Amino acid sequence: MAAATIKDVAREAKVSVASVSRALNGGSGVTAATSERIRAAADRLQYIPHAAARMLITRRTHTIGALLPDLYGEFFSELIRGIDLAARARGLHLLVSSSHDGVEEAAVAVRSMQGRVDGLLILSGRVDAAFLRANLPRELPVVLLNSAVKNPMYHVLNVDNHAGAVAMVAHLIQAGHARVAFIAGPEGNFDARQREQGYRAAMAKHAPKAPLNILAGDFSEESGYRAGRELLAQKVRPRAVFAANDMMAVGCLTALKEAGVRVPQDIALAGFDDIPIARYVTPALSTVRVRIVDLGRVALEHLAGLLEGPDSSTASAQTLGCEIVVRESCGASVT
Amino acid sequence: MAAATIKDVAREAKVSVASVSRALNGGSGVTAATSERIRAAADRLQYIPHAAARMLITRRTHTIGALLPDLYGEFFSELIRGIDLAARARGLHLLVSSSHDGVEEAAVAVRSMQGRVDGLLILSGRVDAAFLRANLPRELPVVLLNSAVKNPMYHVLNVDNHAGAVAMVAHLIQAGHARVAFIAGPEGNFDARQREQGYRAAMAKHAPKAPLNILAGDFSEESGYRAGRELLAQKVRPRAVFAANDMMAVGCLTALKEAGVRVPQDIALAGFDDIPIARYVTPALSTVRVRIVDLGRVALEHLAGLLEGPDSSTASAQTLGCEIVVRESCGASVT
DNA sequence: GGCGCCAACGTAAACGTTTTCATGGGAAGT
DNA sequence: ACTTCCCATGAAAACGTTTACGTTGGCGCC
Repeated sequence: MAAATIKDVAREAKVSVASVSRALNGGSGVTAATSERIRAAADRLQYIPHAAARMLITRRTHTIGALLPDLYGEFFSELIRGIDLAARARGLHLLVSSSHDGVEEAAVAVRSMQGRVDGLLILSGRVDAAFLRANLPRELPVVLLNSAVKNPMYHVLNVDNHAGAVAMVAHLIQAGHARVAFIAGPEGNFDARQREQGYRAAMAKHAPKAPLNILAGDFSEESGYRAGRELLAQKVRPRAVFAANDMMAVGCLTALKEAGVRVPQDIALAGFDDIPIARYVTPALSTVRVRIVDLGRVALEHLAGLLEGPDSSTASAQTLGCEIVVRESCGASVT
Repeated sequence: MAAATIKDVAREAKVSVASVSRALNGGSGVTAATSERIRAAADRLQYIPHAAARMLITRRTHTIGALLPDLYGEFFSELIRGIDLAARARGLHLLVSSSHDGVEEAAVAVRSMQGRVDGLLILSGRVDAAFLRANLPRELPVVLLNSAVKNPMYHVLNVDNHAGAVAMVAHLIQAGHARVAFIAGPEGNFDARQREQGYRAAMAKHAPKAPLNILAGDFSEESGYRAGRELLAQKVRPRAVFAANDMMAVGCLTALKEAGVRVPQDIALAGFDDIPIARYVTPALSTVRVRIVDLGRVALEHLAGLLEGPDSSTASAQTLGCEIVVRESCGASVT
């Protein structure tokens, strides 16, 4: 016994298939009485409309695709959680394609999603306007996350890295550590660049006389460790270190500890991201938190808005705030 | 200019739609020359077959669904990564529905996936055979992960919690700590129960004279802390503690440290899962690692096997090994 | 009472594929 | 040279919906 089709329901309820469709979808154009009869019949047969048939005629899949790079634990799961919850609330399905690092990989992924999704959520450092033009039909709604794309044709949702970095650096300075050093992220990375600019801006504003002190890093723990060693070798050591992400802060912390430098008494330390580990290192790491669940949720809601009325007036760029979380490593909380 | 259809390609290549279909799919039943001409035409028009139309006639979606509970960071991302990579390797898409905790929620999720997927991957403590019978068509291939379902009708893939626990307890005992205590997981949890049984088995085998010492816990850090305090209050303290997961081990570690008990010199400690934090606490936590990426990969491959030949002889139950990773907290490695 | 209108309902086309079946033509076998 | 067979190809049905359009009947209005 194969799955029941709309014809079976029609026969069972003694109406035409058109009426069944109307009763189950719009509800208009059909008497309350017959509608009830149809519903009953559908229940009895455990009728579930064939998704593909509906997609074919409707040209709506009720599915959105998420294209994600190779992401680390917490961030990935929180992001998906946010997207998924918001999608479910809207009756949308979620087609995931993760762990893309190469551009070419991403290209085949989006192409293979063609026709299976109504819209796309893309988080990827490598994707730019040219890529989108080349690989996507112009009419497919897309929302870019954490993207450097400036073109107002494309909708982007960014974390306010700049403001977060400014807030943290300002906090460090106000805690009395004017000489703040910065451990930068990887060259091409958009987040990393914004955080660095935030550092520069905050220094210029709150400690204009203090020297800028920027060390190279690539977001890895090891690069943080190296930066820590470098920094210890400097003639005049900084009073505080702000790392562009938590992993580097952890690496740097290791270097400082090894050298017998006390954190935060000798050098204060702060990171960015608030990964779970931040809470567990000693001393607990001060950092900047971005509510990743919200990032996913807002992104999906933005996209859903585009689906309903592409011509609508939804702003093409949006920014998501972040908050600094003060723990022990920055030497401000008196515990 | 709407997307090109198979008819457009047919016209462009001056053949019938049937030939286009044959050339692009099987390749058989069509001359190499015409096939080439068709391919060229398809390329020129940037033809991408309409997925829904194909699903409708083929009754294959080339998509598998993943139903997941509210999972914590690392585990979730690794699992998805494994599933996703294996799926992509097979040309399958991945429809994700996560963060389900209630049974009812899960039920509507699987129902809404009806017809959109060729098979289902389910990880959930709450799902049992009755649920599956009630909510899924009998012919839909399903693979259960970490499930207590024993019914050979359903395919399940479990982590070998038992063996992992046995190995770790044996290791602790052989390191000279015969009196090993165990912090248990939540009551109904399948993994937790298996780990406890592993503890019991290993104790019975390697330290039959030592007393069993089992403390309550619920996988949370706080419950680990409470268990640690409890354990310190015991008249004769254990020489080692094996927690059913890492979070509890971390909580317990905090309790021990607070009491001035040295780890591992006074009491050795071990956990289960190898979450990232395990590496970063002091002393670094010995634990049992399960290769979660493999879990996802193997599960998907199993499911893919079912799709190809449901009648095939693939075993209905499978088990994935795990390995103990020795760090400082168990006092065995001489660093 | 006839006329027109509207609501409820049915009929059939359309969506874009795959696949079965029919048809043709050319090569091979006698 | 005629038959036989096979292989490439085309025509058309089928998949399960939605929806534009037609048809019916009842009701109000003149």
